[in-house]
Amino acid sequence: MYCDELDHVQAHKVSRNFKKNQSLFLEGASPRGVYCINEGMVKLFQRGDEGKEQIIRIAKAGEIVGFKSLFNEIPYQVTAETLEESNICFIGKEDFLDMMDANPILRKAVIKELSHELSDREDFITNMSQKSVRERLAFTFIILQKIYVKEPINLSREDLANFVGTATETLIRLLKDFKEEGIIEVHTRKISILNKEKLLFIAGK
Amino acid sequence: MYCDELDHVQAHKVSRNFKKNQSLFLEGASPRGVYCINEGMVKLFQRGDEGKEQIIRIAKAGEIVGFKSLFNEIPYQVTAETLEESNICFIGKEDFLDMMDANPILRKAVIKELSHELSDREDFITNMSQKSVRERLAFTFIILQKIYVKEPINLSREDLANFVGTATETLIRLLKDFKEEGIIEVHTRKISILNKEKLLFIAGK
DNA sequence: CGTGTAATTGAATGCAGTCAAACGAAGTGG
DNA sequence: CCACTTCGTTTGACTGCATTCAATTACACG
Repeated sequence: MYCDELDHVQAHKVSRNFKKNQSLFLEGASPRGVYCINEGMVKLFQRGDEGKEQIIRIAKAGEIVGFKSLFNEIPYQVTAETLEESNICFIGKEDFLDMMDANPILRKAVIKELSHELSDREDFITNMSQKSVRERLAFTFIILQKIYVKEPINLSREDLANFVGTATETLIRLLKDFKEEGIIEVHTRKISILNKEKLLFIAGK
Repeated sequence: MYCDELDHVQAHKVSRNFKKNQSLFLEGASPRGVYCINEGMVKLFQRGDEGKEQIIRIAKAGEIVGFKSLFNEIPYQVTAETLEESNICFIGKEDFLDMMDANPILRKAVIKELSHELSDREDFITNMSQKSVRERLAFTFIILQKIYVKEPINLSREDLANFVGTATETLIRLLKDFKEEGIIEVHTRKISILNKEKLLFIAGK
């Protein structure tokens, strides 16, 4: 689902600039509305028992964040935090729900989005439980390429590790392997994918 | 979401008996409708690369299965299979979608259910990536107790392992530990929980 | 230019997976 | 009714992947 499906409700929008590493909402807080990313990138993550982040999703410009919790009456289970400077607009809960009631197109988009995300998560679970870190990293690069499209992936080693679901040290060792195998190219934080086919092969299925 | 929210559409229902280990639908097939469990229990799982099952959810009497895929235009990504003799009714895709258009209550129930499942999956992911098998088994028992309520859990060792996301042998070793610690009681396939507090403690968070 | 944070490398440990074999239960057919 | 088969369960031994801890190096930012 994309922001532009909400374009006809400009009136309700409140746009705001966020610095890097600022949070939109915190795990445990009560949902007040949805966030639409005009510019920038946002990571959504959960914290495990010892505080380690598990990144669930990375949302980019055009995407909407935080609407799942509108339909639960429960607090956010994830934290949303910008990965870079961003411009994000906010739509209040009541406004959004009213819009959904009035607008069948939006409604269908929401349902479809929820379904897609649900499928993504289920794949994620199976990957997590059955694949090696190496395989998961390959899979993660495939996902990240869809997000970063043509520009190089730009994440800290820690964020990358927290997306793959591994330790930072393990991730770094694997980056080296991939680099030596000619699959990726690394310039400090920026990672470019050189051989997508090989990644798909490693990721399996 | 529960079947009885669909009770007013008895006309559309087609009820049918299923034997144990029969499938309602297969991964890769095209969704034709939703399944409402009157009696019995159903496991939903995905197969990994080497064919190993990852159980995503276990649905019991009263619950609805298979509606997520109605809103994707993509094939099922999971297989649904009965865990015991079951009576299940089927509601065709068109009927169900029409009902949703006409009935705001049903619509809200669907959205809420999707949201809840999404939250469940996200917790699942974080558990998978950050917890030990022992912790996950404890967590799995908490979930299973909510499904089996007062009767003992009744699953094959393999299904249990595939729900926890581990090897059957590892699961068996942990069952022995839990038994020796007085947390559970085991009679062949039937497992009863003796100490829920301890399970919660082990599961963490 | 110094200081803190991120990234990297090394070494050691251990959790959990795999393989192999033995055992048990449930059913099948002679 | 018993031998036989089959499948699920259990136990043992081994291996290795990945984590953790510790130490060092690189880098970004004030």
